[in-house]
Amino acid sequence: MLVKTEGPPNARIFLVGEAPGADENLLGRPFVSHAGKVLDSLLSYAGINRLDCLVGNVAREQPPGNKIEFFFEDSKCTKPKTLMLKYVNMLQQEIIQYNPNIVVGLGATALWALTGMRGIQSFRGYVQECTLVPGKKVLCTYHPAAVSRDWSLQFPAVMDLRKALRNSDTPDIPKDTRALRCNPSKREFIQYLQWLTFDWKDPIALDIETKANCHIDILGLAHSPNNAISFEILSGGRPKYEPREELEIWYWLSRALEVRPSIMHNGLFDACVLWLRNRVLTKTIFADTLIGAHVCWPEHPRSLGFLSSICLNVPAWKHQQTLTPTLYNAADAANTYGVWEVLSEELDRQKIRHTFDFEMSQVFPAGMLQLQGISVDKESQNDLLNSPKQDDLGRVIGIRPRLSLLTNEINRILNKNVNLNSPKQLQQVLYTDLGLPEQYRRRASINDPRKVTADSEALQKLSKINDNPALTMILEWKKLDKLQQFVDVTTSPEGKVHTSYNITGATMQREAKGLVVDDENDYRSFGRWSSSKSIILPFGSGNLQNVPRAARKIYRSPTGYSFISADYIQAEAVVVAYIINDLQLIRMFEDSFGKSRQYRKENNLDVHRITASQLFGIPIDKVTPDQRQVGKTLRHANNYSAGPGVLAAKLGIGMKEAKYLMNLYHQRNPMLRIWHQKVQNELRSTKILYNLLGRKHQFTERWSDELFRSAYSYIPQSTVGDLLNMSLVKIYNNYGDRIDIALQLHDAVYVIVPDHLISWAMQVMRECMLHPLQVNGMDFKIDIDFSIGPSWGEMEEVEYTDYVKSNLPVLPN
DNA sequence: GATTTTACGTA
DNA sequence: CGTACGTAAAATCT
Repeated sequence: MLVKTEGPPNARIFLVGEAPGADENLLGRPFVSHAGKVLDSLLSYAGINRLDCLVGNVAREQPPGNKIEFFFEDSKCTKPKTLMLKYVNMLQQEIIQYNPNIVVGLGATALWALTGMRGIQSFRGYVQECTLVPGKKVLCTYHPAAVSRDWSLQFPAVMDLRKALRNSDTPDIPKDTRALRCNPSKREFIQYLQWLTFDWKDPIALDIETKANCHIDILGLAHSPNNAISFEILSGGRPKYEPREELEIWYWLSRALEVRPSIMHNGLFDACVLWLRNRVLTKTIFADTLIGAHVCWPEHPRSLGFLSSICLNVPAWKHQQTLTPTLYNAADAANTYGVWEVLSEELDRQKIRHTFDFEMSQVFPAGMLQLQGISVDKESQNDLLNSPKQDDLGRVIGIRPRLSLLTNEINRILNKNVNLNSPKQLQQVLYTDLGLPEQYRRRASINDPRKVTADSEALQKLSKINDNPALTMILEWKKLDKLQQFVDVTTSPEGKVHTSYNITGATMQREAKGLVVDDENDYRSFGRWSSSKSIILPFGSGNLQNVPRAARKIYRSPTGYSFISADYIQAEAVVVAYIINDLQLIRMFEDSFGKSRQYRKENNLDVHRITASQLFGIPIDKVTPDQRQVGKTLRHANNYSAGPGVLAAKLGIGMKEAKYLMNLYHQRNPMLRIWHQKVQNELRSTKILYNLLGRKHQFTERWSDELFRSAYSYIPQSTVGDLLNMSLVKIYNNYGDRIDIALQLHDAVYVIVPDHLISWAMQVMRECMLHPLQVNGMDFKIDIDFSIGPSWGEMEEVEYTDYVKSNLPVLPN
């Protein structure tokens, strides 16, 4: 059945979808199916009444199998068939006839029909001119069916519709009033920098483009959202100016950045490059739009293109990058300025500027950590990799010789050469050649399909039911092969490795086609830093927060210096105890605060022993090590609402026993379930939670157990993350000249200090780290433990009180 | 050649 | 039915 456009003929907004589905076909009306319901909900969030709009589709009848490709010659939908051309023509006539103020295209097909463009992700959210009916205003966004499939698209779709509503008052296409000046002469550019330095009083936006090895290619500056200038430093990868001339540019840029606060998008990168390559110090990063977006909308994409599409009324420009790089760069700078103005208001509206200021304070320490790097000891590295020495059991120690020995042995037993890194080949060996029972991966949800796996958990299980020696050898090989990746790392000419600490969490940048692009996928980011490969100094294994213990020995402090680590003790457990008001645990944490490990042990001040004693109803000093282990695993599993299957696997017991233990645990600790219920209630209205330091997170997942589990972990995890970062900033700001911060590991900070400063450093670090937290009307602090060692891998626990005798920090000469 | 899947390291 | 993160290699898609 042909589906006609419907709605008031004098409507200001014309909503255009793709093609009718089954329900539409049946009723002869557009958007009446599930996608129609989603559309209604998106419109209502945007403040639009569907009855005020014209609603229709590009294609007027349902394609077989709902496949839009039906209307095209090719699978990429670039060459329309005659039928499709007829429909596009009909749409054109309708737009002319009804003459709405704005046409809103829903989905890729509508975008193509209205503007001739491809790629809804790149061009959604921008007000542009319709090519189908020249002079007509168009804005495209995601199709409701796409939103329904991927809920994370809801936010941009609603923001786009709001923009469409704002633009529906008049048919005028907003004029782009920006003055984007490209390629000024060197003289003009320097005059501009001087003008910024002496005559301009407001912040300036800055953006750099870089070529190979992060050398600055183009420099963009803006002094308002409407005024930007872009200047080329390199041409075809070669300097355009004599060193003396270039120096003049850097000098005046430094002068400008010394007095003008700067606005940047991911300024940590720009500031690091400016300092490393050109010794230009960005003295005041006044505002960072990446950080602003992370604080305002942590769950959403935050590339500059996306933010501009949400916040501004400018045309899409990201596609200009290759052809007109300076224009692109100037637009980057101007739009950064514009986005910041919107974000700044949003920070106040949401009352979360304190979180923004806190994240901004982390920029310099994080940048310093990236540029400084950490030294690799070649001798330890070589030893670990190649040592021919043997251990007590006569096995070679070196990773490489051990690996090749194992490979030979495994191939001999299996009687074929197997690539053990290939899950496919390994499955073939295990389940076909050896005929072992298939093992399945644990599912995220009971509804997910079962999948065969050959991971280490599967191998472990198989090795218990089958005595083929190859199984344990494969396990050892896999472990060692992984370890090798962390030990066999390339270092910089200075013998260092570097990592990029990302304040805004989940990876923002990834290399593709030699360009740095923003990743528009998963955005969770609970406020903890992530660590990834530094694009500026790409040496080492990248992420330094997941280096295995066994590989840490290669990171050694210079002679006369030591590593000190300070880690929060049982940090998440402490937070949970106070939140759920577990009085017994709270008392235990208070009794053990500031006490030595020995004291804690002698007085049974141990979470897991307490759990076991509650569980088995026995006195705390009668708890056996096995019972303590049960207590530990159970607490862990329950804190994050794991299922009995996991517990059964971890403790090596049956499902029935596991269920019994879990029930018993909850009977003895009813507060946990009550708190979980409370979290669910808080989620119900807005899906917003706050951690103990006032960091806000709005969850986007649909109402499900997965959402709950994610939410239960949010408060303790992000509180501890923020706490550690707060401490790290304090250590950097107050003592950064003497204490070299080396690593950030979520709940621990590692520093390198001269040996004679060890006791002083421990004292001031402790002072920086014991920050009070509040919950349920209680004040509390999370205690810290220290370790010291000559390398990251050889740290020994030490007692604070053994090192620090006085109460006042005294700096030795 | 680009993208997705599988696996695995840390807190 | 722990969550959070990043990277490498294989498998798969186009």
